[in-house]
Amino acid sequence: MNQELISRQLPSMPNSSLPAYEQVKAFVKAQINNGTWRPGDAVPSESALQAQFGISRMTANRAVKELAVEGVVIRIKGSGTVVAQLHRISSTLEIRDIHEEILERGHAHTTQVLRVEAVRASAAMAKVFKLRTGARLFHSVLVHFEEGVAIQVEDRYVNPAATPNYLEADFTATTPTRYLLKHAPLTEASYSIEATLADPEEARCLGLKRGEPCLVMTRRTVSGPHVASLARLVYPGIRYSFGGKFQL
Amino acid sequence: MNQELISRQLPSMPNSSLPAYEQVKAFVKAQINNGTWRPGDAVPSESALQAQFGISRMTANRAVKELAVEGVVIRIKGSGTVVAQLHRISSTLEIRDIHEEILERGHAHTTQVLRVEAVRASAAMAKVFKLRTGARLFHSVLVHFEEGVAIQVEDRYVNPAATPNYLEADFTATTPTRYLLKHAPLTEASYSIEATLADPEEARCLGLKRGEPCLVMTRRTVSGPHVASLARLVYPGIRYSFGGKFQL
DNA sequence: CGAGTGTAGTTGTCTATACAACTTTCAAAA
DNA sequence: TTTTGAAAGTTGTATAGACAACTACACTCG
Repeated sequence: MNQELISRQLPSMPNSSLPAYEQVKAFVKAQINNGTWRPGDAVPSESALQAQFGISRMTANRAVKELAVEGVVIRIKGSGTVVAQLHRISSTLEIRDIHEEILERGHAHTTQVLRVEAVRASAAMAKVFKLRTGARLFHSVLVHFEEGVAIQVEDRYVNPAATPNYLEADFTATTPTRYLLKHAPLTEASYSIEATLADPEEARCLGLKRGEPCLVMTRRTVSGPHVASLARLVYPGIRYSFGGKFQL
Repeated sequence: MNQELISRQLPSMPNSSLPAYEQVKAFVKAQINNGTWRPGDAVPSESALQAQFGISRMTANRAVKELAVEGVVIRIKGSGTVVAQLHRISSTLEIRDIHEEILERGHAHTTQVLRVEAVRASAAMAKVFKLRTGARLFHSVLVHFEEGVAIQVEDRYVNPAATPNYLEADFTATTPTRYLLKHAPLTEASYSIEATLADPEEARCLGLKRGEPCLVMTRRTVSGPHVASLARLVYPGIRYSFGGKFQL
């Protein structure tokens, strides 16, 4: 350790200006991409990469560790690293505030508030919120429009324990999603997506004929100790789709 | 540095046997979770965490960096780290081989092969595959059954350049997904999910009445230089849903 | 021949240090 | 008052070394 002052940050080839660990990642991905290394094949050990690229082990470690996080390789402690079987691709599905989503498309977002009220929990609702049957819940029903066209019916139940002043909110100025995120920061969320037929009222709100298919996302959010909200988001099937992408 | 041999790995409190960086991560998450730190608030700098926990800066760096990857915090170079606005939750939607998915539920998977053939690309297909109109494509249509109940119609076009022997495969023994992953390792994939009505043939295959809603996943895969496959996966809406979960 | 043991190889964690790159702030100069 | 510039603070990258934990394999001993 003595020439550290003259040759730091220039391992051997100052080739591409990319960080060294990115170059190693790119190398490994390229070998997988062009078929040289196939799923199940061994990836060089950290010390091998260290020698090959003239880098420190920690840098090789960073490169391979990040590839493991991305799901490109699998690391087995004490054994080695292998190229992952990409049988399971995991892509990301973003759950977002519909207001921002519409604005990002450069469109105007308007809201029609159909109902904002306090109700008594049915047995099913009580179970979801972990409350007793008949407990007080807030309930709101809104329709969201993109450039004047109905795009989502938002039917939502909210736990008063998480956001006591929910009924006072002005949902023409802010969305329930945004209000909840502000007043009951999120710690957990789960969702499911299914296809159903619009029920008569929802169909009317969305301007659909009876029998038209809809995408329904049911989303449950938890904030600290409370189940904060259960939302049923209904999209017209003919005007909406969820999408995602994965890239090696 | 001289007492390194006597007190390594025991920062100050050998409390929980968890790695030090995990303890720091847990601490930060707890502060966010219980509302002490709210979205937009500053997270202690690496050197502050270093002092607070009696660890090295690299360990603090690892903890905060991983939280940034997880989307819990946002780091701004030269400025600092803040608690993320969780407006955009990104959960993972797994795209998996249906065979494995069914087996994992402890059920039996059977397949009915309706069509395996070579066809000429329509203009639309040619565009997707980046080939000329009329180019040779492979086409397969299968129905997947879970415990004897139809659960998916798989209508798939495949690029012969990526898997020349696709037509010879025995799809009662392996799935197209599995075959493609083996012969044309994946480098990119994109999908979209929408709700539609089953078309008459698909409805018949799935044992649905006309007019019943379906979840349709359209998946496009790329392998190296080729667009390898375009699949239309139709699920009966009443028997299937996609789901996911996010946790801080 | 089988069972246990030891060793080399590999990944996981942690430290101490260094420099680069960027932001923010504040004070001095124009 | 405005601009410039320096300093302090923060994150990003990289290194060299150490020990821990685990695996795989070959070898020895009964």
